[in-house]
Amino acid sequence: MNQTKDISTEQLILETAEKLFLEKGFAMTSTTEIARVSGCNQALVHYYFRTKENLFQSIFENKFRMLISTLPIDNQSNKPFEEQLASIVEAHFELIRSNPKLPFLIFNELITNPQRLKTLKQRLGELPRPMFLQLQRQLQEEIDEGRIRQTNILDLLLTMLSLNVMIFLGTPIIQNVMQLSDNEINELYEHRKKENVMIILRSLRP
Amino acid sequence: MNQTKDISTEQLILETAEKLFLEKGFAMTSTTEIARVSGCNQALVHYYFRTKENLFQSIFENKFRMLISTLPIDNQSNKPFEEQLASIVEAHFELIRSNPKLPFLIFNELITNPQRLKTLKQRLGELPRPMFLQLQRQLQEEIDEGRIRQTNILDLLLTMLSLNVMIFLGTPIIQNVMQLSDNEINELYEHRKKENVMIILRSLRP
DNA sequence: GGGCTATTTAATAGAGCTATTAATTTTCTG
DNA sequence: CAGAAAATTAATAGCTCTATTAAATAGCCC
Repeated sequence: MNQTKDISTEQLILETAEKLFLEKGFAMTSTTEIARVSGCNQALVHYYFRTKENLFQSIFENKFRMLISTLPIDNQSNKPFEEQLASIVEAHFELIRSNPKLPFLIFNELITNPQRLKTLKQRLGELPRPMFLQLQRQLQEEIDEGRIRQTNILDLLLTMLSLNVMIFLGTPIIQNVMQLSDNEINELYEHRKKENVMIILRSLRP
Repeated sequence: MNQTKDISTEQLILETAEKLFLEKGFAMTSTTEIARVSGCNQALVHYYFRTKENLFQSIFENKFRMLISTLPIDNQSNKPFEEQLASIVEAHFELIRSNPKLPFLIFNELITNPQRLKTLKQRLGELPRPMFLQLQRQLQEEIDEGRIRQTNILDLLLTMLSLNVMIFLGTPIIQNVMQLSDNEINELYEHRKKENVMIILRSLRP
């Protein structure tokens, strides 16, 4: 058994599939195409993953775990809450920036194939709860001391997700309609990152 | 020629297709299924629209025109800018609320099938430019008089879109994960509508 | 090398899909 | 009512897709 080659073929299929799924979604990507782009026989895709659904799940879980493991957790510092929150928002922005097509895939597959919500729920259970709870605790502390307005963490997270995700969801459209170069898109990203932090901080003021 | 029945069959196919496309996307919906759900012969779908792509385009254009025609244009009043803006944001929120799955379809099909961007660009050209320009003019006026901070209309629209769209994109996930009843979801919508208005108004303060 | 396992391939079953065609039924019109 | 036009249907061609199977090949250990 050639360990090197084993891993590389399976990995190659995995990476090719990920790329194609992200580009065109689950339904529009065939195992035939995955094999063609990988440069391997079509039966190999099924040899390693048995079904297309399995292959997708593997990638989905992988990406989700990756997302979770890269979440910002360095909020044990004693910086003021505003600064910590700004760091979190920026880290979240960069996280999505490094996987700009992932939100699309997640929405696409969760909406079109609701049974995948079950898988998602399990994954969400793996979220680093301590970090979440600490953020919630800090938020309450700030509220109690009157430094921010009465609010709750779900609104805060929803606002952050909205602002940080939409710019990447909309990039294909924005770039095409406004004829922006990659450089200009990156400038737009930097601008929106600051903007999003500002919007969120302002939204919390008493 | 039975005018009534003509229209009703074609219309029936159109409506069924719209429902299915919105639910499951373009690729996951077959003309066979559209016919089955419509209760008509599969060849009829092609008789009226020749190709599945044509059918999709018809629906897409239809929806887009509908969206545009329902855009809030009543900004000739002399209410203060903040109130007018609040009305616009709320109207936009309600517009998406009445077509909650449309943003998903738009993103889905524009991202997976980039050639549709061309169609979109044409449709965007049909946007009521006067309304857009007036908003821009008013914004500049407010900036000049120091009532809001230096900003631009694209940021404003992007923020509004982000906040107003994401809650509906995320609804299937939120509802499932948090086990919310339809009533609770509606309460969440009302809450977020106010929240979004507030966030946007605060983001503009000097 | 021989046997063993893992990998890869070609071939194909079986299903579903889009689109077309030709025939049939329905509807309209003079 | 007769004939034309429109709507509807059944049948099917021609693809492509997923998944399986059986055979071929490669790598490894004794």
